[in-house]
Order: sequence, then structure tokens, then C-alpha cells
Amino acid sequence: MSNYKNFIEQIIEEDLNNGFKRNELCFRFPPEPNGYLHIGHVKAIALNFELGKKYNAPVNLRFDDTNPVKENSHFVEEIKKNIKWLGYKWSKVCYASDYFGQLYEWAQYLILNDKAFVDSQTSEQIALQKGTPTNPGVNSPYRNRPREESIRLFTEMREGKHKEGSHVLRAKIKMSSQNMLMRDPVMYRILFKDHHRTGSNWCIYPMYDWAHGESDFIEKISHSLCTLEFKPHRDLYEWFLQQLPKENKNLPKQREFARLNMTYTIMSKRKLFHLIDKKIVSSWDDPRMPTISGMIKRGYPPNALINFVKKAGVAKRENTIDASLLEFYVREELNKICPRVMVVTNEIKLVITNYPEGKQEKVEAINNPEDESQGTREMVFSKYLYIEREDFRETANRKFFRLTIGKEVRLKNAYIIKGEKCVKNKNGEVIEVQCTYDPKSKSGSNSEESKRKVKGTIHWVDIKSSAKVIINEYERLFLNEKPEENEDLIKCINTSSKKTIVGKSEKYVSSLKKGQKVQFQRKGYYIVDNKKNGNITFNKTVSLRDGWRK
RNA sequence: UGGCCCAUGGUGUAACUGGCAACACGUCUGAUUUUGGUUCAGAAGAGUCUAGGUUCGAGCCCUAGUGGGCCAACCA
Repeated sequence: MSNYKNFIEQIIEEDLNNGFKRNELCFRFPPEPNGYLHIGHVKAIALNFELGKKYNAPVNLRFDDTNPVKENSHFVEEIKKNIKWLGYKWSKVCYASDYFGQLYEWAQYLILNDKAFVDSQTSEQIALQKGTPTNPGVNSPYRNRPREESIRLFTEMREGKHKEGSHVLRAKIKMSSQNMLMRDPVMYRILFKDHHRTGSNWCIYPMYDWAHGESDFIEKISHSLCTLEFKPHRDLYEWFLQQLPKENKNLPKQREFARLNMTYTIMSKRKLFHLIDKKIVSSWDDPRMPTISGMIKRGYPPNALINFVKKAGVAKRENTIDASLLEFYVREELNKICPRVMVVTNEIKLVITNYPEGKQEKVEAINNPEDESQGTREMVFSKYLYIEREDFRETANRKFFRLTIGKEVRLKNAYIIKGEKCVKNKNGEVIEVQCTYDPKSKSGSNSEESKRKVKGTIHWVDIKSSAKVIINEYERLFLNEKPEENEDLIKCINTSSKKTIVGKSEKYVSSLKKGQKVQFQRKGYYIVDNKKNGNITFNKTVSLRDGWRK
């Protein structure tokens, strides 16, 4: 990391220079537990937790659980798991719902100070009075209701004596404000809905604006960072804090940064939910989803996500970052850690005509050229092998480095072979390739021949000892670079974003455990998704970079 | 029609309190390579939305315009 500071860090440095105490810095990541976290959240997570690390300040994980209609504890648990998986440690887990009591008391205090009132109109009436960005709103007829009456009604609301929608508590600010959010915003609504933590204790729930800043205040958050669309909320955030009964202490400061968008995907939870609902993907953790859980299943390593969002930076302009940058960091990380194995996915039989029938020998293979400590393994070699169908052409131009008739190529970790002829079926399709091998060219044998250079190297698998592997191959979920800009999201869907194929692998592969990430040599990175009744299934993470143009 | 925010190569971010635009990805060469991977060397690509202004000097400051985003849930 260089020592340049993003604008948030600059704000913090400035506050520090102006006398803000370093040990009073405190941050928070405040998800609403109404869905899974996605790559956009990773940006917010990394921003807050990295600030915590940098300034040695606490970072709370706070669940913004003020709307029981959409939230549940399953989401809470998944969010916790995801953050742990990223490697971050929160200082404490908090819940806005922990503060319902305090919030209620403060709300009463506002009523008593003539800063809030109970409105008994319908939401439609209230909406009508709100005005528009260009026209001021008008006061509610209940705005000057005596505070004693508001207190009484508010108490009754809390006691469950009123129906949903019959009353709300509103802040008394200014109906002619240019900021729509300041036009007497709703603070509480009645909701007869059990909350995943408070059960049926409450039937009135605070709105985001009322709960958020106050929660920050309670937790002594110094810098409350959120995305740009909350900018207009800042006035309200500050107004609410000003109304609290308190000595003049440090008040939390809300600052806004641009959310992360990425090409070929969507970030809206509502739309992601739609994909699940319409069965376009299997669930929140489908490997094609931009969710953390999806990326885990896809085989993306945590560091790749973190390096990616760090590189994406923190600024205030709308952005759509290239998905290829994420893939770059995925490959960078995987290249370092993944053992290499050989898997043939679209096989064709290769017969080495001058290799003794029935003979079987062992060849040594390096597990990871980037990491010697991963050692070597043995592969079985024999007369009958599988190679990739696309690695053979009867004739080809000079740009084709692979197997052709009359040309030599090396079988990775084994021998140099020369294409002799191919056998075709009635339809003219090649069903078998025959070749001869150079017995002295065995890899690692230290002979002159073993070091001979040939233009191409291909991977292979011994037929007899091979194992079957099932592979889920994924492509981008959307055809459109910016699907969210399109009217009809469904039209942008890549209908062939998932393909399941069967491949042949070297024997060693079947001993891999669930979650193990490997490189299929010359193909890409894959992760063991599961092992069921003797079948091993991989998810393709990402292809190797491929500079070859056909 | 109001208010607020934003505007730098294809993309994303830089450029310390003004001093002839940098980094990463991507693209393209070449070298190395028993992965057409990795690694290494190099190249192309913006004169900073437009027009004025301040200044010896502006991507940075000022004004106006243009373009984009956000704001009228009892969502967060």
C-alpha cells in the first residue's frame, strides 16, 4: 500500500489534526439482515475494518434490524460467517434492536420537547401532504396536537392498542424544507410482527433514520460511513442527534462514498432475490451470484475479494468496475496456492503404438511450480491415454502448437510423442489418434533427450487408472455489461451460464477433499464442490488467462 | 421546475497546501517457460466534459453551461 489517503482517510486525518482523540475513533459495519452480503458489501466491510486496523480502533458489526417484516436470524448468521471468512474480526456484535428501549425513551423525550408528534392520518394522506421536490409540503392537521395527547397515543401504540397504519410518530421539523427527508419524517410505525430477536415485545418499530444515528451515538461511533444515496439523510441524521438529551459530546459523523458496481452483474438485493425467486439461480450461494457465499462456492479466495475492493478504491463518483479486475486477483491468488492436476474434459483416445502393451510406469509431476514446498506426486503412464480433443488436429498452421500428424509435442511430465495417424468413424469424426513416443525423452530422466525442446506441451490422463469427475462450468450470468441499466433484466440473462460436463482425471484427483482448490493444468482453477456416492463434483472458478487466438 | 452530489486513457483509482497527468486491470509486442499459465522487458492509449475567469503557471481555485446520479416507502 502506498501512503496516499482516500477522501475518508483524509477526513479522519483532518479530525485528528483538529484535536479529535485517536483512541475515540470507532467504526461500524451495519448490514440489514434481510439477505446475503455481496461484493458491494465487501467494499464497505474492507473500508471499515481496514480503518480499524490502520488506527487500531474498534469496529462493530451492527445489524440494522428495525424492520421485522424482511429480516431473520438466518441472514444474521450467514453475514457473520461471511465476515469471518473474509478474515475480519469485529469488536462487538450489536443490534439496533438492542436499543429499542432507549430509542423509545428518547422518542418520548422528543415529544415532550415538542419535536415529535403522533399523526393519525393514513400513509396516503401523509404522502399527499409531503409535496414534491419543487413544491413544499403542508403541515399535518395533527401537527399541533397537545404533547400530552401525543404521549398518551404513543404509549398506547406501544401497548398494542392501535391497529397497524392507524398512527405514526413523526418528527416535527419543517414541511417546506428543500430536503424531502426533513418534511416531518416518520420515526415509528405500528407493526404487529414478531421480531427475530425481540419476539413480540414490540409492536412499534423505529425507522432507519431514527435508529441509525442514535445507534451510532450509543456505540460511540466516530465516523459512520455509508453509500452515496444516504447523502440527503445526513441532515436528518444530524438533526436527530441534536435533539438527544446529552452533554455536548462528540457526535458521530456520517460520510458517504460511492458504492461498488461491477460489469456483468447486479448488486440490488431485491433483484438478486428475484433471480432466486424465478429459479434463474439455485439460491443465494449459487456460484454465479455476486454474493460472498456464491463466490465461496465458486472458489474465489478471500484475499482476492479484499485485494479487489482495495484496488477499486473509495471515492464519490458513480463507477462500474471491470469484472476482469476481480478475476485478475482471483487468478493471482490461486496461482500461488493451487496444486496442479491433469483433467481432460472432452477426451479423445491416444494410442502410443510403439509403447509396450500392458506396461505401466510412474512419472513424477510437480504439484506447484510456484511453490516448491507442495512437492511432487506420481502419475500412471501407459500405452492408452486420453488427451483433449482440441489438442489434436490432423493438419494445422504454424500457429497451432499442439498435436498434428507428423509433428512432435510433449506429454507433460512424460514423453515426447509424434503424431502418426488418426482413426475416424463413419461420420468422419476422429475417434482415436495414434502416435509414437521417444523412449529416451522421459521427463526428469536427465538424458539429453529429456531436455529436448518441442513447441507444445499437452496434458493427458492414463485411461485405465483415470477417474470420472463432474464439472460445473460457469459463465457470466448476464450478457449485458450493465444489466441494471436495462429495462428488462430477464432479457439480459445468459441462458447458458451453467453447464455440467463429465471429465477424466488422473487418479489422485479423486482423493481431493471438499473445498479444495486446484488448477486443472492448462484449463483453469476449480474447487471441489462436493463428494457424493463416489462422485466428485467440481465448480469451475475461472479460466487460465489465454493468450492464444485461433 | 427545486435541492444536493459527481465529471481525469476502454475500466477503476492517483497527482501532497496550483508547477507541463501516474498506478492497476485490459489491449498489443518481444524474451523465458515441460501449463499458449507464471515471470520478465517494452509499447500503444487521456492533455483531465465545455466556455470564460484568477494566476508567471490550473486536472486542482472561481463563474456559467453541459452531462450523469440521488431525493417525494409507515424500506434500509
